[in-house]
Amino acid sequence: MKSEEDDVSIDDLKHMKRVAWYGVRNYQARNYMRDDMQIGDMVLFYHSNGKPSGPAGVARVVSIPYSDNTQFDSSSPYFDPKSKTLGARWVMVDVEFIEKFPKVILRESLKESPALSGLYLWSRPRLSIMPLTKTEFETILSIGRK
DNA sequence: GCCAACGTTGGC
DNA sequence: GCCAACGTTGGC
Repeated sequence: MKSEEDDVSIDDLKHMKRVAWYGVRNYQARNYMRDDMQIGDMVLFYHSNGKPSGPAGVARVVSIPYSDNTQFDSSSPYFDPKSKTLGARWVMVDVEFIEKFPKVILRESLKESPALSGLYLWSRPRLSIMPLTKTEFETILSIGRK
């Protein structure tokens, strides 16, 4: 799951313990949250627009999907005038902090690993939420914990 | 701050 | 349903 470092960073998550993943306004990213996430699923927390950008730590899904009410708030940057209260268009899940890597993993480090050549990160660069295989997740985790 | 990639919108 | 115009993402 990608978050802009300036918006919610891994340190912010660590401090708050648990955050609602508001603001997803892309259908495919939403579908992954809505249809594929289960409570207890592990998450790589990725800093986008970071210095540098890359996986910064680990979180865990701790809620089922529910309505992201920033879509109904006309003062929010995530307001969506086309969304209706019944059958809300945009949903979110809550995630909790698990760990922070000693250093953000560099994208070039990810590229060096043959096991990570199939990451959606390469083929779908603008997708903010993407699935990982168990192997991919564990490979990245082992790089991050070095 | 630039800009390539790409998702969305809306006229037809 | 096509596709041009437009807006956004996100690495650099």
